[in-house]
Amino acid sequence: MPELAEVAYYAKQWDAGIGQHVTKVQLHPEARIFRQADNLAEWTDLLAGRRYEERWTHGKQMAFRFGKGWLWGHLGMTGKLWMAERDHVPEKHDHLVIHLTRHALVVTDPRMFGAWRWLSASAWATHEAGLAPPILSDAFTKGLLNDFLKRRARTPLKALLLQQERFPGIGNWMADEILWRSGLHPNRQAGSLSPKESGLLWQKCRLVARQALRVIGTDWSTPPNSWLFNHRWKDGGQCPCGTPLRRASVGGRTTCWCPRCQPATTETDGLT
DNA sequence: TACAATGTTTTAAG
DNA sequence: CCTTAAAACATTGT
Repeated sequence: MPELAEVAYYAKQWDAGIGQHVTKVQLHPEARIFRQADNLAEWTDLLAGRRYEERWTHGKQMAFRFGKGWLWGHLGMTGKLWMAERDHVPEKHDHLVIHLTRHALVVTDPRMFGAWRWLSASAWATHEAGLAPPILSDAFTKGLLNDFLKRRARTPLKALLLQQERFPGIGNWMADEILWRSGLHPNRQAGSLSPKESGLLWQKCRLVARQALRVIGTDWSTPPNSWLFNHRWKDGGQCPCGTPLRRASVGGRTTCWCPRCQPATTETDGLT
């Protein structure tokens, strides 16, 4: 479920715990979300008595600083963060509960595609150094996008936008939204874009990221009807232009587009 | 019952 | 080495 804006939203849910100290940690050592955690047995000791200091997000990644170390996480498909009362008793899918002085920080994830790790200060520094430029940063330039389009010339645009190494935080609905606003067919090959089209794509990446963070990332408001977002899941959904939306698997994911606003070309391979 | 779900990784194949 | 498709992961909801 969570993409850029949803991740930002969930990370903020723990803000009320900032400044409080850890009193107890509960987790299921066998839960799949800890499969990348090589130091799980030490978590209780590592966290004990530490103060929750600050939150951090980058694309779909999130991290929370306790003292000098960081709890790093990814929500996968069904992960959620929420704040419970201090004595919260974990329910079936509450795989990690960090009890604080007055509240409890809870990670819930039924499908367990998410991942959680503990990073020491030095591991954190290494991790941060390897991150891709955020879409809304000055470092996310048109040149960077153009290079990527060229290097992945035969990849469908839909699959391209889902690659986190260049588009951190873009997920299924944001990719569809960006392509729809760019007037680009999701099955267009990355290398086929004119300079004008790639400039438009760059601009819409930024626009959708900015608007999503503002609308969903703050309080999970419903986006305006002018977004594709509100129409794309409905069977028989219509583009605001009045054309019935199409749905098909592109780049391995369910993709929604408007055949009129996002016209097929020779390299969209029969997908109209 | 069968299939799909806003994600990532691994495997296999071209 | 690069690209791509498919499978796998685990659970819930339609």
